[in-house]
Amino acid sequence: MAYRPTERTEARRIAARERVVAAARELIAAGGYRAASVAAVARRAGVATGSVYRHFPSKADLLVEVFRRASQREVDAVAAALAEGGVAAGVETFARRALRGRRLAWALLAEPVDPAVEAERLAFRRAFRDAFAAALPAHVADRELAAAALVGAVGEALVGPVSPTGAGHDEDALVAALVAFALRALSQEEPVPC
Amino acid sequence: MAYRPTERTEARRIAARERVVAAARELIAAGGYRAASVAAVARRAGVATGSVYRHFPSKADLLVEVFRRASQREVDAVAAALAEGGVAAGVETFARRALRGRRLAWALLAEPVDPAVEAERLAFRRAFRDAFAAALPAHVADRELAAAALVGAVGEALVGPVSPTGAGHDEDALVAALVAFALRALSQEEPVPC
DNA sequence: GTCTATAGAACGATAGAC
DNA sequence: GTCTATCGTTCTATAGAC
Repeated sequence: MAYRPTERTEARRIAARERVVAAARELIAAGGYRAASVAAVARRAGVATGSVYRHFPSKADLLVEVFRRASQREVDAVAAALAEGGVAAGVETFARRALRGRRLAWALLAEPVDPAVEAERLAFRRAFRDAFAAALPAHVADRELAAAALVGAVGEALVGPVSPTGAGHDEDALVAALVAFALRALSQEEPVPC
Repeated sequence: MAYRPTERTEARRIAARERVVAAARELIAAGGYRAASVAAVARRAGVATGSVYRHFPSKADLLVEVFRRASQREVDAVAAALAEGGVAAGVETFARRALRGRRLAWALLAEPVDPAVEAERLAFRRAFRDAFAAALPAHVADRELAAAALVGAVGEALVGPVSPTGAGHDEDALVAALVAFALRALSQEEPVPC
């Protein structure tokens, strides 16, 4: 009789795959992409090195999946904050989550990585932009542009503080400055030349 | 007697190297990193494919040099505009140069590329940040943070318009919106919640 | 009995230590 | 510059599910 996967073996396969993804996420959150070698991921997941390739065609594919899931978590959290408390809450949530998990934030925002993952990073920023665009005050004219500028501003301002070489920052002061920057940028005031 | 390079051969070597760099820049400016295969670069530079590796240890090293030079040009132009006309002029120069050379701007700002070049992109953004920080109005408190936010805002807002899949935009309207965004963000107004 | 999934060593390439 | 360690990936034998 030919071999056919059953519910039981399928569940095992999925569980092993999940362990691999979780192990990679944890390693990246602790030490960035450098720490997530295939051997290290396999060891932490409790599978053999070669077995990683039964679940993912390449390491890049694994990283893409890990990146996609982690970034989706961030987008969801920010979108929820935006719906609850508007732009200020969205910016604050974005920044506080990044500062609380600096190493992961660095991996998501700026750490150099395989181009396949970089492409995912573009999608990640687009998702943030769309979330902010939906929450902008009504008077804003080009909402997509303003939302992109906002995401770029917050993201880039955080790159320094979350970078491994970055000095320690006062979290509250940083968040306050970022929120103020965003609210001023979105205000209806006539801009004054400087 | 052992071979020793003369002035003449050294000049030839440098000239050939420059042609390779120029060819790579032109190909990237026309079709992004995809268009800059080593074979295509060599053909355009008028050298043999293998000769590229006489000047650069790897393709990544060549790309890093091209990226560094191209990004330095942009930083210099923006820094000059900042010194001449302040933040508004700096933002306008940044945006207009990007929109005039969209494909190159895309390559510099966002196109997924080898991690070695990504590292250069981080330096590129830091250089922009420092240039803006030096030109901020005196009342701005955390100048480094504000400058980073500004660079992120302008850069990210341009990613859509300069992307190969991006629709056509009204350049003047885009520039005006970006300058206004920046000036409001840097104003002394008390931010109003939204 | 037939076939898959897994483990773990082996391989060529490369990056970092010295 | 040389060398070693480690990387991503592939291969082969085996255990186990059907």
